[in-house]
Amino acid sequence: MAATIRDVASLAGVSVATVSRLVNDSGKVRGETAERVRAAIDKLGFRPNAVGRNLSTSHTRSLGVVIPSMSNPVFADAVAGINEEARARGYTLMFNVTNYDREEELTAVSAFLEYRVEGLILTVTDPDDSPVLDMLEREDVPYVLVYNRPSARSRPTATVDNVAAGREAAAALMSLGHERLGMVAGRFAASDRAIARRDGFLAEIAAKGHPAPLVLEVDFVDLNVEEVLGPLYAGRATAPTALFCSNDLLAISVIGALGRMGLKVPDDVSVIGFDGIAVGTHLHPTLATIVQPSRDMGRAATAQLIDRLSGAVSSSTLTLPHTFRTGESAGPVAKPDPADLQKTLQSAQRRSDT
Amino acid sequence: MAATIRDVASLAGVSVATVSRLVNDSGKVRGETAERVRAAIDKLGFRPNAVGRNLSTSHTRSLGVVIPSMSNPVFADAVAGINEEARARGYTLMFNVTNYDREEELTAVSAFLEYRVEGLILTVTDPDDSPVLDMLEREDVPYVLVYNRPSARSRPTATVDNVAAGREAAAALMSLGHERLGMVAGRFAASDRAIARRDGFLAEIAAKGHPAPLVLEVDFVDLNVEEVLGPLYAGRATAPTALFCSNDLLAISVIGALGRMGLKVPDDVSVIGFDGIAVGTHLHPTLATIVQPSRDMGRAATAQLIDRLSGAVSSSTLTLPHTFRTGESAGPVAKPDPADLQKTLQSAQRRSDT
DNA sequence: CATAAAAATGTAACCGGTTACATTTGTGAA
DNA sequence: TTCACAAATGTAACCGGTTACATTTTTATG
Repeated sequence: MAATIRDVASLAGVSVATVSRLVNDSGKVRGETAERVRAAIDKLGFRPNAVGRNLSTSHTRSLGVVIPSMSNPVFADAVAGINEEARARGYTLMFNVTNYDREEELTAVSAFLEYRVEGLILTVTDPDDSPVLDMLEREDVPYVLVYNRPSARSRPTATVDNVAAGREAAAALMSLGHERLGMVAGRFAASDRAIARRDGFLAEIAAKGHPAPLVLEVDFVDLNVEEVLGPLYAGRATAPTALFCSNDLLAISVIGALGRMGLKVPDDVSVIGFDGIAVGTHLHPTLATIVQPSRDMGRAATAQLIDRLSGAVSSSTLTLPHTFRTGESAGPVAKPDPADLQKTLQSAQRRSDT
Repeated sequence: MAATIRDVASLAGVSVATVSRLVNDSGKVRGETAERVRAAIDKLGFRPNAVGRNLSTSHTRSLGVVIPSMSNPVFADAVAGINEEARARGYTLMFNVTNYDREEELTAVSAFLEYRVEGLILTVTDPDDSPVLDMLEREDVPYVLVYNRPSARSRPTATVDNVAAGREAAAALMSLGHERLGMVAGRFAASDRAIARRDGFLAEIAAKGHPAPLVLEVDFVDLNVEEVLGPLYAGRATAPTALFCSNDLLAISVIGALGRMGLKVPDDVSVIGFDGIAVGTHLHPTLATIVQPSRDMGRAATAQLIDRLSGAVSSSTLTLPHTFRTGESAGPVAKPDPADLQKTLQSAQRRSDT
């Protein structure tokens, strides 16, 4: 069907070796010959078959990318970075999203290994107990994690320091005068990040001697934020004046839910998120958040992986810098007139009755 | 290095053909022999090399996915759908994002063709004038577009009817009593979708005999929404009471910008978006929008492509149903007291001076 | 001009599977 | 037991490149 290197060779009246040398411009082809070969290539529309090449050279210049979800923009951003770096280095990406399902992780990676990807970039469900990572280590396939940071053993990864970032979130809120804090997180079981962020958040609050915050877990799929927040803010003057959310998407939902409950952000409650997704800066109020450099994390992970493939021994744990981005959603604490708050809530109550 | 089929064969004391037959369970292996071979496979950790298989069978069971951006969740959603369908059918995906750059489209697709993907799923910059699609047709490589719908020639695609959807957006706003409408779009040059939506929007308004709406183009990268909207709403009582945005991300920015200008959505201005991205339902106000079934579009495109690969002749243009999702961002028009509006704006003005 | 060295080119094996066809083994009937 | 036929298994060519090594051509030098 498609022209092969042998077709080109015979049309140009040269050997396959010559064609191959020209195509891979490993020099060593005389100008006149090169011309003839190029003409043949054009005429036949020859496109070298990477499958043949890969088999012959036993390397594929391809990487596997495995991420748990596409619905959170952080993963999309990381993939954008991975894509950039891979393109710049001449690597092609194979891709799979696993829906936080270990079984899917396993089948996806198995398929990639059959295709002989040279390495993998992945975010897994639980990096401390991951069949798929065990498999990669057993078979000695290079990989780099993104977002994950195993707490037990050391595994190559590009992340931010989630614990420190959690502390900063707490510090930022406390420096605005908040003392009754809360944290809203997705299911901890699904996210080592959320756990680390919580740990930092709690540690910083404890260090300042403030009361331990409420930690709420919400179901990320159903996103039942109002159900969880409703009871909490129903008339209780002891409810948190500031909430730290384990990611931006959740923070956005929380702000929305608070608004629908008749509470104003940041006047009644301050909210800060985590991730730094782009949409946060366009909202009203703009979202205060801990920004992690997702794109750079993708790039860095990919760069590290490719370096390792070419024999470099790079330090395996990259910690990229996070930053705190101020936003309108986090403001100074107001000593609220309790009656006032009560009133707001009642009117909100009425509204939701209809 | 890694065990090959010949290693397995010699360890099990059989021929490579037998191993191959077992691995591809094409029957015809006696129970006892099968046992021996399986033992050898386990012992050696044999993982069949897809590169060898692909070369031999000259098909790869892989598809290429090419999308312009990862920053818009619609593409992420479509990719999720593509991923699901491909996985279900046993296909592996190669992946590239092109940043709306034709050059990158071309290099990405060329690479995929060298890897001998069996077909491609793509969203291109301009489907009516696309070197990359021309190339695919010239080389007779099956593909399906997502989101794009060429207006000139017919090309296989899975989309919604953007013109009809644009009409519906106009109808929805007019049925709320709005007469002075506006549209905010990204650069039309980069999006055949935006053009179609605008055309429908204008057509419906003209049909109702209302004045032609203002159409504003904003730069999607810089997202200079406030610069564009500021002058428009600066004291002019003739400014639109309702805005249709060519996509949800833009609508969110517009709502944010209006809020920062001191205008209330939907009390002062109604806003409706396009896409139906998930975050829209969590905002406050929730985003009214035309929902397109992105995930299903991805699935449908992939299903169609794979069907075509196995010889089916499916109709090439799929139009999936869109729906209008009501939201708090679009409300009935208020006959505003002009003085009142004026006042709001002045205070907003003051605020932005500081 | 002869010749050695360098440069260009060609030959053929190899990468790891699949599979048509050939051969061996197993089964059942006479 | 023997034979015909079916089932299982083996042999080897092939897919499309790359590349070590062999051979031929060109270039430089005395």
